Amino acid sequence: MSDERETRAQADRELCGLVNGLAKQIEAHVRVRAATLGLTASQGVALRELTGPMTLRELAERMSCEPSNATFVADRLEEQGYLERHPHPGNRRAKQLVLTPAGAELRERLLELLAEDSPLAPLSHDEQDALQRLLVRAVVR
Amino acid sequence: MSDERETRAQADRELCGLVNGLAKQIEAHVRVRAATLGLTASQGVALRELTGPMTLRELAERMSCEPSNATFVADRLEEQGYLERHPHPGNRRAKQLVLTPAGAELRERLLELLAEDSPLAPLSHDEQDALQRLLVRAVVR
DNA sequence: CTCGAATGATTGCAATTAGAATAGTTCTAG
DNA sequence: CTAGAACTATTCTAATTGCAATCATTCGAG
Repeated sequence: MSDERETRAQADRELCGLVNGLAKQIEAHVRVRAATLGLTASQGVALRELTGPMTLRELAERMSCEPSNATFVADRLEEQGYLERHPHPGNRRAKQLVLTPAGAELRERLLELLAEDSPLAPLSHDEQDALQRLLVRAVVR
Repeated sequence: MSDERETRAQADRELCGLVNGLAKQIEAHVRVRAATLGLTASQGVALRELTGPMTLRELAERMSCEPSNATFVADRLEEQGYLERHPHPGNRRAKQLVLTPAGAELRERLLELLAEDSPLAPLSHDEQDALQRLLVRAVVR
């Protein structure tokens, strides 16, 4: 009985390690692809997540990082001419991050690179769907 | 057809975000629990992974970080008296990291804390097993 | 209204992390 | 043997990241 609980706790820890390992693997994958475009890993993630105009806080949430970090990354992308901060319609506190034409084009190229040899490729489509469902259930509270 | 591929690529990106999000969530969970014991998040992860005597490289791999970082974390744990570097029997290059009695006791307390409200708790045991299998298949190359 | 709490972004700072270079050790081809 | 490649740990440095504080704006109770 107590063995059962102990085994369960051990499995939980292993699972944590696996999730962390896969996350690092994905980050490394992004890092090398982004580097070929002159971007850092974080910039790559930001570009990947910028599916459309969004607020800085929204970007931070999608990147799972602090807003201050998103500010830093947005600064860099802005310096490089890939991103602009527009005033947000309807909320003067917020700013709307929007890709420039150059940024949009760069994003397309990055997405093509990221699609090659994805760390998730070893999984079949069905398995990826199953993983997606499990993660959604785990992440959403 | 091309739509199908596009949808697939999009799902892949979403999946990357989910994995990253869950990893950050787990790290945050470790961070708060470790903090109550006077440890940083990395120290917590290190302690969690130190299931027994192991080499520094092995610890780095289990933590999914660079060896230089593992050195840094081991230094801290050693300063605090939780860890010792022993000469590795049979390989003079390597060092065997081994927990002191205080370290072993601290590890037990940490594991108890980590078992409470695990970010993976929303998943049933069966779901956790399924997740484990999927992650193993994805991580192992 | 209006005042205090909450929100969005930014800044400064401290801590963590990765990456390259280095030193010592082990392995292996010849 | 032995010279060179590979491996283990460490150090140093630069870059990334999180956290607390701040400013401007918005929301909400009374």
